[in-house]
Amino acid sequence: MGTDGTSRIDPAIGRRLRGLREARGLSLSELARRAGVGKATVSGLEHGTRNPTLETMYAIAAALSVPMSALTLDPGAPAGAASPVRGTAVLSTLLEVFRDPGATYEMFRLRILPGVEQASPAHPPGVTEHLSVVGGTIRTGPAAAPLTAGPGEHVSWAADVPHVYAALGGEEAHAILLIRTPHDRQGAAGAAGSAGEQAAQA
Amino acid sequence: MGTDGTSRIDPAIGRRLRGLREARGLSLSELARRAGVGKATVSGLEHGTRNPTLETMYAIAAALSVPMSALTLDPGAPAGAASPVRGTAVLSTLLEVFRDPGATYEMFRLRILPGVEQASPAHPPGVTEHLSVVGGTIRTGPAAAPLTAGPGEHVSWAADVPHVYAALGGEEAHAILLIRTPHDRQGAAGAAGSAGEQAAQA
DNA sequence: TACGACCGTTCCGTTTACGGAACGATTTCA
DNA sequence: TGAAATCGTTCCGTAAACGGAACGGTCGTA
Repeated sequence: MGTDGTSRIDPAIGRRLRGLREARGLSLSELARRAGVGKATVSGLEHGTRNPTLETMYAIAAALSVPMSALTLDPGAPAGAASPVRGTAVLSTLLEVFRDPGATYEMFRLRILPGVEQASPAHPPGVTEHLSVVGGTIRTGPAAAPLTAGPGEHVSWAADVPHVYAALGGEEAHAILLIRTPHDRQGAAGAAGSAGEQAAQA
Repeated sequence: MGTDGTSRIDPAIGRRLRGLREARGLSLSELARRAGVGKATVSGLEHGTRNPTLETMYAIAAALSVPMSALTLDPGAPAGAASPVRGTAVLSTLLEVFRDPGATYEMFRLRILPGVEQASPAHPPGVTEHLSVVGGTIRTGPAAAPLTAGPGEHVSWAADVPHVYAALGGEEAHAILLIRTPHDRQGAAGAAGSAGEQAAQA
């Protein structure tokens, strides 16, 4: 964008928009009218030749009665397509980071794919993990002594040893994970998963 | 801003962005640097005086390691349930309590029964709630301006005003709720962080 | 075959989001 | 105590997203 001059927005957004529009039997003109935006805007967007503002996206998403994330293709929407198997068993999304004088908390949403065991190396001493199962069955905890938990159950452990995550029963499992990192040392800030979404750490 | 000259982007986006940035201990300059955008852009965005492009939003969300929906927080869809009924709609289970020099964290599992609206009074200033939906559809947040979120979505708000929880769509909903109560370091209000007990009923 | 209604695309002037630079205010350190 | 670094805000020229208008193409209908 800034320097290269060849910025082009993800063409998948345009394809998805066109799909949603046609699924509703709307013409481009009609969608533009309902959304209160110009036809040129919708056309350019569907062709991926525009970099829309948030306001434009809101207007169009509202006219289509979909959440904006249906257009932006955030992670999270299975929506078929795209092979879900990516070589890592745990797809995590960072929800929040809380930084306090005493500790940093990171709150993740985990999607654990079945049939694979995801190992995680030891964190620094003092780090604890707190996992609450919300769907499926998860075997997790220290690699030496993992525990099995089902929906509604909660597992905590000291994460200064290698630990594992695995979904049992052939089903994908879901969980909320809270990682607490005390600040007794010079804390590395939110260095976790700087690559963006769907980092497979934890 | 098509016809009316008074379009202004939702200021909640700016507040949320600032919150996420500060939670990571990042300066505005540092975030701008990491995201590859101008400081003026981040500043204007946090103040709600700009209508960012999708590209800008992607860059900033990536720099914060959050999905874009963590910043955009779709304004909710129409309410599903008819007229809500009051009652003890929320069954909460306390999973963990973390006490730190800076704040106390309480992690709950919520089961929200359908068709009723559970109101919660204001917590002391500084308390924030962070709710991650794991099943069903939940309408929650400040009573004055609640949001609707579905599975995988995440909502945060300042809990120093009355707030509500309701399950939409006639289904029971599930969520993980994290309540953060900062410890009073200024001594302004004498009641140092002992808000734990009343928070226990969300 | 002419005609009006609508389609999606392209052109164009206006508006505005963009990054860089300059600014004053703090903080850090010699 | 001054110089340097960094903070967040503001100013400004440029690039581009915007809506409206004009365009050619396609479809019913007279």
